[in-house]
Amino acid sequence: MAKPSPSAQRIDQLRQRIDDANYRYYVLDDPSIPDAEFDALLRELQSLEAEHPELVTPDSPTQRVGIAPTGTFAQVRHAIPMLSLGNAFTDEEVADFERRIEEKLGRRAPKFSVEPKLDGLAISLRYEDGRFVQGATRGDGATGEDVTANLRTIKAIPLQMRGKDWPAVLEVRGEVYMPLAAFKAYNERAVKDGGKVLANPRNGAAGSLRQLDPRVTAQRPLAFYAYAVGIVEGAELPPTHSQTLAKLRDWGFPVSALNEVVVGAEGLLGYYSGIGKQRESLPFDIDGVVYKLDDYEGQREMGFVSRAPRWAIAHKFPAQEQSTVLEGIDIQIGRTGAATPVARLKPVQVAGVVVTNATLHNADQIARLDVRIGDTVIVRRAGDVIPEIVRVVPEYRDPHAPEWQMPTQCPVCGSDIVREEGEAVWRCSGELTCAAQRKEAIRHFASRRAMDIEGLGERFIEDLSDLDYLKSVADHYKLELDDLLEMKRRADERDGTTPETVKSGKVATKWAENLIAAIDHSRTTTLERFLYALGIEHVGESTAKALANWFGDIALIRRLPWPLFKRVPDVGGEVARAIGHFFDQPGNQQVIDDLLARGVAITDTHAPNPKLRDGLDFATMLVDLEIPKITKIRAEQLAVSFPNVQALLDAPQHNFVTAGLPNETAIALAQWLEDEEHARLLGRGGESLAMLQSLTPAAETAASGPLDGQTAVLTGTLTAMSRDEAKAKLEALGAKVAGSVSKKTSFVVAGEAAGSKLDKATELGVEIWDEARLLAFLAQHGG
DNA sequence: GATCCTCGAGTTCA
DNA sequence: CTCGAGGATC
Repeated sequence: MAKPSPSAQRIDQLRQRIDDANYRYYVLDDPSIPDAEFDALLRELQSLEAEHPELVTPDSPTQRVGIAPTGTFAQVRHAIPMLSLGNAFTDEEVADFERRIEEKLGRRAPKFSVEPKLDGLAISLRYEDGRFVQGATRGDGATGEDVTANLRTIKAIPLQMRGKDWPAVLEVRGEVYMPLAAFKAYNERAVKDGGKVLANPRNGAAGSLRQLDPRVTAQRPLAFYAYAVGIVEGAELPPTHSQTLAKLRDWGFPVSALNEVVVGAEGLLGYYSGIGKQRESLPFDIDGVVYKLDDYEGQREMGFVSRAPRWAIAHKFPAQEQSTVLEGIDIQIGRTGAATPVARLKPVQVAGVVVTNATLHNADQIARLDVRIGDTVIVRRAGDVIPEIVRVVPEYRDPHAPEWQMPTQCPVCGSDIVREEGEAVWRCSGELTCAAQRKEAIRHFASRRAMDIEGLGERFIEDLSDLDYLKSVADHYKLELDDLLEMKRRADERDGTTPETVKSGKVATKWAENLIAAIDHSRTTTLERFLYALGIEHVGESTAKALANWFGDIALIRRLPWPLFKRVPDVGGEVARAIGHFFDQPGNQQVIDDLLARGVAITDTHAPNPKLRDGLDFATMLVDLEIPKITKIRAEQLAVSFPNVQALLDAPQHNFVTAGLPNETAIALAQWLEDEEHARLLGRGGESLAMLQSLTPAAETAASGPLDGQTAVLTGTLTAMSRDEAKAKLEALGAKVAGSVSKKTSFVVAGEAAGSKLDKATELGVEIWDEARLLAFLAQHGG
């Protein structure tokens, strides 16, 4: 045998140095040389091997990427099946797991080897004489696919084991995953190059391994952690799992640095919460942690149930994002007729609950996401509460799936679904002829913050409305016990259900008595609730409250011409017109008459706030009327010559010019006045104006509280009182309680589990009160 | 006309 | 909680 040539020596040396560098980088996580130097070594090796093809060996670092793409993947039987693990989601389930082991083994506080559960792909690697010979996916656990060529491209997987004391045959198992940074970088590049974007790191890893061409896999930034062994021949392993992992590490396999050995159930739960806290900052996705009884003797004794070991369990985090299938899109019709598309999903666990529906907000949102029925979608619970669709997974799209279209007819009443120019929402045009809108109106009327009819839930509303007992919201107050019982009988008959009266033998009337009592109780109410309950467009709680405070009397409000609503702060043209429009409809006036006639009593009627007079004169009213071309200046000019409604109506057009108006303005005004509607509106405006101006200015209620002029925001859960109570108490002290934090916010009261609003407050440097401080403040000021 | 703030409306599940 | 849009303000 000839002495090795200088080239052969250099080749050996290069391979050694490259392998060492890889080991330091992937296993010890302690890079020894800069990337550039590493690349230089690899290039030198490549060129030497090109000069001496006879010296190329299969385990050379240059041979990670094979050449020939294979047609399909061969099947590989796992001699020892790759098991699945049982799952635990709660502390109790973990405690049960630990207790079963204690009981069966008759030992207290056993030791566990614990590790993060990576969200990747389980694989098996076979080494013969220290050389990587075959790799396979887990498949169904018994049989997987031979993906050796692809696995060879993953630099964290050694082609040659290190050291010397390895078994003749060793099967190493672990997880192939895609680090988050690599995933992000890959996708950014893919977007730029117009390439295929990966849905998430897990899919990225799985998809990459199933590439037929290893050159493609080599471009994907995959990594690997070992966590178990399969077949071992020709050597003994240490007696515990943790020692085996240490051994694997010596042999050149990456093992997670987060692995630990803990004792007893307490140790397990402590590890779980510790990893949970780090989860966000880890460089890879994990979906939980895995607990394994550390000693092999104990493992053997525990054995298996069906296909899962009884000595190991996966403790899963509640998943925050999940993929599922969009089975359909339903249309829901709201109180205002808004047609909201709702996603019907294949049920899936997200953050601890099973989600089956998710709002899609509106048609624009669907177009933006480009979701189609049958798509695989990623679902998340926004703010950990409300499920939403984050995006679709384009890979799983049926290429023939049509784009989704908003239906043109209401699914409930068949009326056209239309969209106002420039608006995002589509609405059913059926108004109160639409059963869905009627029901929603009733539901709103009866709701807690409106008339607060306790016990009038979805079910009753449905039946009462369908069977025509409630044609308008005023009909609540003519319902009698017999009506309810009759309604129930007809509903049972219709549904074919056996009435409880038959089963029990006596007439069940308690529920009906309760409901009648609740309706009766709701008769006594406040103006603010009453206005809110009417369901006027754009009038929510706070506008209803403002209207009640400023005008004080439903008798006044219901006949006020719309421009006067603009006197109320935060009410502009749009809202004022909506209020006026509501009261202009005879049907609505009839409902109010009925309500009052049937005993609804508003207890806090009072005189209008004299401040309404401030700055209110005939000229400002003319401006508020929004007459074309009538600006503040023109209105003031007009008011000089025509100080009241009658004078204006009697005046011939040319008099407007004499009054100082430009010709065109005068024509516009005259044309406006010709419309009878306008003239009537002006007339009513004059009356109301006179009425308001005759108000006796009340002594300035020098209101005060210690929180005058301050704006508070409540967030999180308070323990001593409800949010509503806290709001009422703060308002009683003069504060305004708003819903969102801005730089105008004076202070934020943060209860338990405060979320984004607290973050925002911190960001803006807004003062933050905890509950104790709130309570102390309230106590001090007699709250 | 742009910008900031607030309100209204719609929503899920146990 | 989030989105869209109305109102106020400069």
